[in-house]
Amino acid sequence: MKGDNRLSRMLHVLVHMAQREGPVTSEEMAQMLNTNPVVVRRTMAGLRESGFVQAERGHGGGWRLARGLGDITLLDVYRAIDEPPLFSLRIAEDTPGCLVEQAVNAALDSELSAARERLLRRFGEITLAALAGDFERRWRASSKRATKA
Amino acid sequence: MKGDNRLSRMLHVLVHMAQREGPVTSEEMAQMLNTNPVVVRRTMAGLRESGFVQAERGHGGGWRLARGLGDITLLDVYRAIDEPPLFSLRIAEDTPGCLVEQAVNAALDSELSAARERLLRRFGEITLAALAGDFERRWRASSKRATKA
DNA sequence: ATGATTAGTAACTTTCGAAGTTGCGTGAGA
DNA sequence: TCTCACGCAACTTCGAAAGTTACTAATCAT
Repeated sequence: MKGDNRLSRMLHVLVHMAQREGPVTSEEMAQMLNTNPVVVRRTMAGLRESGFVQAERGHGGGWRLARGLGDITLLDVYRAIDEPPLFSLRIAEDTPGCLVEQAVNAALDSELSAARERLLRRFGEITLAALAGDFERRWRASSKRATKA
Repeated sequence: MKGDNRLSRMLHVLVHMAQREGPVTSEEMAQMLNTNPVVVRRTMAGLRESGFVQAERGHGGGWRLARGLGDITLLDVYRAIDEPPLFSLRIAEDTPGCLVEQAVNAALDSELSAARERLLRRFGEITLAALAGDFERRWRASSKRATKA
């Protein structure tokens, strides 16, 4: 499976938005994500509809956070981008009447559902403020190294 | 992401194999999985190389279990099919030098790794015998209904 | 032997969703 | 009114699993 970058990318730009004074344009975000502004707007649309960011058009426009980083969790972002599938593993329904298949699928479904639930609970406990805090630790560490040299 | 049926399908055919006397051909498995014998052989190849099944060619040939269902766990099967990615979520590496990206990715990676570890540990605790047991419960339940009627 | 059967495998096509791209419309400020 | 920036539809590209075709290599029945 090829994978889905959207959650990772949205978290990235949201933390960047908090580091800046004014609004951030899709063009700037596209550079951060090494992609195209349309891709950014498409994915950000969900965050806008969920009220985590606001967009303004025209001169001086762009995107702003509508809530503090401490008020947004990874779970919020995951939901805002429409809860894409978490797992690559898919449960086959090749022979729906087969009781063996049903038994196998029940077991897999039970484990995957439990794993999903645990993971999303953790996502709900992690705010973007925590990510920003980690970023600042990394930043201080790297500027210390730079100052020494 | 489109998903990956291989684990689910392999579990399905392995439990079927234990329900039968002689070997099972790829053609028969393909019918169980509603697919093509080549797809079956391709995926079963990993199980053969890992020693969970044996294949014989020619008349009366086909596939046999090389170990009891109680000796094979979901984790064994997952490993035998080459440990495909568990998650659809991918961690973006769009701007490798960016400390914000690094902080986001570290958090995601940590959660996904923990979730993977927990899930695989559970897989290691579930034998195919347990799946077969559940199948038999379902079978008895359905034949009881059939007898009543 | 020889013919039928079944696995092994390479090479190619199909499928499906995320990502990327193009083009045009809309609103807002200089 | 010109430019900037988002909104959005429609199309193309990309990647991996699944599916298909075609052939080879064993093995057994006759």
